[in-house]
Amino acid sequence: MLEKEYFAPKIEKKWFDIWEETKPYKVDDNSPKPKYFALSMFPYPSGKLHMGHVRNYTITDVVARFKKALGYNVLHPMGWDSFGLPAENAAIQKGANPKTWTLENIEYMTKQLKMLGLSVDWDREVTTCLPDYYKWTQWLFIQLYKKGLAYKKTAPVNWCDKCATVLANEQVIDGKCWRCDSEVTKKNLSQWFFKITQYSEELLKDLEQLTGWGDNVKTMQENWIGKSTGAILKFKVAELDDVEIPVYTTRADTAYGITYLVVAPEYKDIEKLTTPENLEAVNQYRENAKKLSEIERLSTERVKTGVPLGTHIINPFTGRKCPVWVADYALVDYGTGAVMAVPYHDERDFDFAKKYNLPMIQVIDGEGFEEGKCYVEKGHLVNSGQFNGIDAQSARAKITEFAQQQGFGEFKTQYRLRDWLISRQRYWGAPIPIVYCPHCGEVPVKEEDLPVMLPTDVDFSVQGKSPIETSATFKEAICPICGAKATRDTDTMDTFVCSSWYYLRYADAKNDKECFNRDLVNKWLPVDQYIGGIEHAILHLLYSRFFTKALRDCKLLDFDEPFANLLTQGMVLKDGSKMSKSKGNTVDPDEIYQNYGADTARLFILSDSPPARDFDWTDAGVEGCYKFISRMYRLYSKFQDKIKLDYSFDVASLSKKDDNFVREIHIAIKKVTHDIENEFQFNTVISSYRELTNAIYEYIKDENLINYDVLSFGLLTLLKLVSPVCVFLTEEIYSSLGAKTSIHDEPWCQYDDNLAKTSTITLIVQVNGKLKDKIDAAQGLDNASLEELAKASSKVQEAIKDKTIVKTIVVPNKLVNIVVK
RNA sequence: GCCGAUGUGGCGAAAUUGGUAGACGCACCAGACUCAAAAUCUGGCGUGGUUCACCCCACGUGCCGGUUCGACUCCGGCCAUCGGCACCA
Repeated sequence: MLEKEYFAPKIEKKWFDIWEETKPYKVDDNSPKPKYFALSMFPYPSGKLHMGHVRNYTITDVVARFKKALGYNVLHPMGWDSFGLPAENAAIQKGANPKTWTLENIEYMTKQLKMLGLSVDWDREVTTCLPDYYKWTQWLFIQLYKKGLAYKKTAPVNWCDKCATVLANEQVIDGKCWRCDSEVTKKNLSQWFFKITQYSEELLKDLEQLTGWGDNVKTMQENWIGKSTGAILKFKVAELDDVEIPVYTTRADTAYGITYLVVAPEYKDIEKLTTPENLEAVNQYRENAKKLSEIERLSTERVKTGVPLGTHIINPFTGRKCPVWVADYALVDYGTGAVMAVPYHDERDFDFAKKYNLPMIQVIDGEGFEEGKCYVEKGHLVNSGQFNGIDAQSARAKITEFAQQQGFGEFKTQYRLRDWLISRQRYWGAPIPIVYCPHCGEVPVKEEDLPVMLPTDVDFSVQGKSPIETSATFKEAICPICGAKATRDTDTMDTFVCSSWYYLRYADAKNDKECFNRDLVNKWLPVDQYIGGIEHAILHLLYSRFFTKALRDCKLLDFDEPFANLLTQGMVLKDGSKMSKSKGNTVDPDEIYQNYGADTARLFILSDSPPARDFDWTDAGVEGCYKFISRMYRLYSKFQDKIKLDYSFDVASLSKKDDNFVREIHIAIKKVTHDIENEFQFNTVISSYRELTNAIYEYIKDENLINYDVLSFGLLTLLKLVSPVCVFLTEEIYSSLGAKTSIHDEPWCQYDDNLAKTSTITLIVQVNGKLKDKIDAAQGLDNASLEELAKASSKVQEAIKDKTIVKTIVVPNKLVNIVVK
């Protein structure tokens, strides 16, 4: 029996318990239905859900339920991105054990997620910090190692002092640490990298295939990969026979205008290139450069500085002798670390040359050129020997070809993307499964010996080194090759390694023999719909794409891209500004559950904005949604004895009123179905819920005129349409009406396009494109009749009197426009 | 500087293909019910003009221009906001 008024927490608790018991969302791998993989970006177990989680998982859940009702075999899993620094910081600050802290958070948040009513198959839960998962993270590391895609090298790497660890390039935002926002410095360290740059071109090119991704994300990845095409030009050093300086340039057309060369302070041959009389100044300059933070060094505002090395190169095009300088505006890790300088046609070189009084040669002339000013616009070549007069754009290839023939140049494609640094000097991560043997060097752990377990005898309070190093036994190892005493690597992997493959594990989450079964992964993947925040546009999404391609090349799976469709949801705001703990304007999901119920939260968070846009959470909005839910509930409560689950009626013999009502029901089904399928426009879906509810209230106004079969059709249709959003409410109502099955197992409503159309149309009548009248007319009238109808309108006659009709435009079933002069 | 997204009432927004701009809601206003309030129900709600009122007229989708019988929608040029990249040679 339905009560008179709706009381959410009691009803939701009831169904929570039932679903806990019956596990209605368990997925069958062998179902003959077509598969659909709906995936949310898995959460970090920080302690409590926030509204961003609620929005993310509600969207995915509605998609999953909708697809299930359409007849798909839906995989909708959930897991925990549970390695990472916060657990370790909690250990340091509160003396907690990172594992206990993390698992307690997971337990609490799991309950919160279940209370939200998600249709998740919890038997496939993955938790990245548990050995049954990180064993396979380590195994995958070894596969990449064997493929040559994991390697160790010494390089200047990004270092965050506060987090006491190195960072990947992607984790440095404007020179600051992505996690703690403190300034990043460079350190020369030996670290593990994944060779993501081997896939630069494929990662860029395959963005085209990703038609289900937004342009914003694709552009961000494109910018990050940063492809540019140009040339390598090699310069002989006048004073030295054994050194040559290659430079990378996109402006080979300006080669005749080179007046000096710049190398980065970390340039490999810089010592050879420095003459004794310049040594002291150069060394001092290099020392200073080292001390600068990344932010200072990369600032474009900064005045450029440099010192000459004393040596010179010969420009092979002109024979001109040009000095070599060291300057920190040259970057050691892009191109060759050396730059050719053409002050007349490059603003940076121009500033530098002016400051140090270096010569300039004009080699491009064009519209707007001014003597003594840097010129970077289009033009043709001058002072360039045989190339004079050629358009600068086409001269790039011609000059490079010439250099190639002469043996001092070649075409070169350059990417901004760097290899992914994955070592972390932290405890709470998957240990890198490598040992160092005095005889055999670096050797991967034998696969049958995995996982390399995290030690528990560690001291988290140590400074200046990883807590793992304080373990008494962790470092001790035996060489897998020769059996000698060896040392274990004490670094752990970046948490982004764990999250780069978790979606694959969902296909076969409990497999303890393999990382995942190849057939199962090929069956379920790629993910049909991936949903999460824009903050992962580069980091996680690029790494996952790389992993998929790398694992494909390791013959572990047979597809190229992991996520066919991507929806990046907007932020959740509170009264117009970003929710944050520091502002104290957060909304606690638990409180909403208790006061209004999860259905209200789900309904509201989908209602006001389309998913990709920011959503403004307001107390009045929640209140409004609760009222709407109560309004629906009252309808069913009022008619619960009259609703027929097996209603039937003949469309042909309905009264006009019933006929109109039936049409509105079909329109609602059509609109809801269409709006979910089209970009998941849940805000308009919910508008349709309200319109249908309003239509039902209108229909029941005169109780003597109710056809209860037709009313049942309306109420049961509304119930099913709302069921993906308000999962508890609809289940409660459906079961109270005597249904033996779950509303969530019922198929989606079907609409009849003919019944969704009106028998009459509203003819729009315009004069010179301006609305003059609206006339009710029959469907399907011919153009002449429509024109006649329009001209009969008194409003039209008023508007066209004393004027000449130039022509008349008729759009069948829609509009007549009379053009007059 | 380069690239991408967005711009519609007081607010969130809607508008398959160019064809009634503002659906649906929030807020607000009025009425019904009530001793009263809450809840609920009914109606109104872009701007300006005109009118006792109904009607009616003009204007209105960031700005300027174009195409068209007709433009929120298409084209060209700007402006603003948000986001990404950037001494990347």
